[in-house]
Amino acid sequence: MSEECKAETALDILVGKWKPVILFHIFHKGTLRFSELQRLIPEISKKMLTTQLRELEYHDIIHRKVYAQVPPKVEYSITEYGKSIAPLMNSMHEWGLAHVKHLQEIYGEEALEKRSK
Amino acid sequence: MSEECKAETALDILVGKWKPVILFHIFHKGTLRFSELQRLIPEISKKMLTTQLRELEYHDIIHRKVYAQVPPKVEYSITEYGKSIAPLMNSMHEWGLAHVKHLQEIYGEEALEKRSK
DNA sequence: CCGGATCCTTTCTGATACTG
DNA sequence: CAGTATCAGAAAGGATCCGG
Repeated sequence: MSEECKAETALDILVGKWKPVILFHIFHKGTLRFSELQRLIPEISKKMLTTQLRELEYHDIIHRKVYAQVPPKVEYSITEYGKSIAPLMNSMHEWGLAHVKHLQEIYGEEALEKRSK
Repeated sequence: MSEECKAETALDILVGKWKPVILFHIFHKGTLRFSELQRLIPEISKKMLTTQLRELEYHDIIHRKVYAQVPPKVEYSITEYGKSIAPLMNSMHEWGLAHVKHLQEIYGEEALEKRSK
């Protein structure tokens, strides 16, 4: 790998089982608090949310603003640079939609859930 | 998740630590045998290569052609449908390249390897 | 209220040996 | 040659407790 295929780099950043959803919500609402994200994504654990946000922050995709106050308040937003993945996210979204249909055509409606890969 | 963000679907398919490289090679050469892939990607284990290929096959991205002969011969190639991810792969590749540069600008050359995410 | 630190369970990978 | 089977180690994810 390495040289030839930097698609991996992109994937590394988007991967993590929750980053797409997190990004989706932050993109959509502009700015969100930690607790708001928890509410929007009930299935995610605190730990996961924390680590995923940290990774996105490290990659300069989102910005983390801490308000020095009690009770604490932390807001997450897309960075200027972070906006550059929007087109890519959309492309993936589009392709994903089309692919779901394609799988249906091949395997039929039932096999949808199995995800046996 | 689910409804809103089908980017996950796309990610599911491309993710697997080796799929991007595998696809890269198959795209590049058109058709490859199992052993050729092993040689092109020395770090991958047989097991991994097998499972990754099977997943790609399930998703109708690649085709698996078995020759009934001794010694066995199996060739993998991109399906017609599979070609539809090419643009997406390229987009990811492009963005990945740009992102590596961006990270360098932020953290400097040294921090490249750390990948502490 | 936000999220760090720990512990524990589950899933994923890798190495090795074996088969048609 | 192209896998499958098995087993062990690593990594990812979840649950819980704690502190500012």
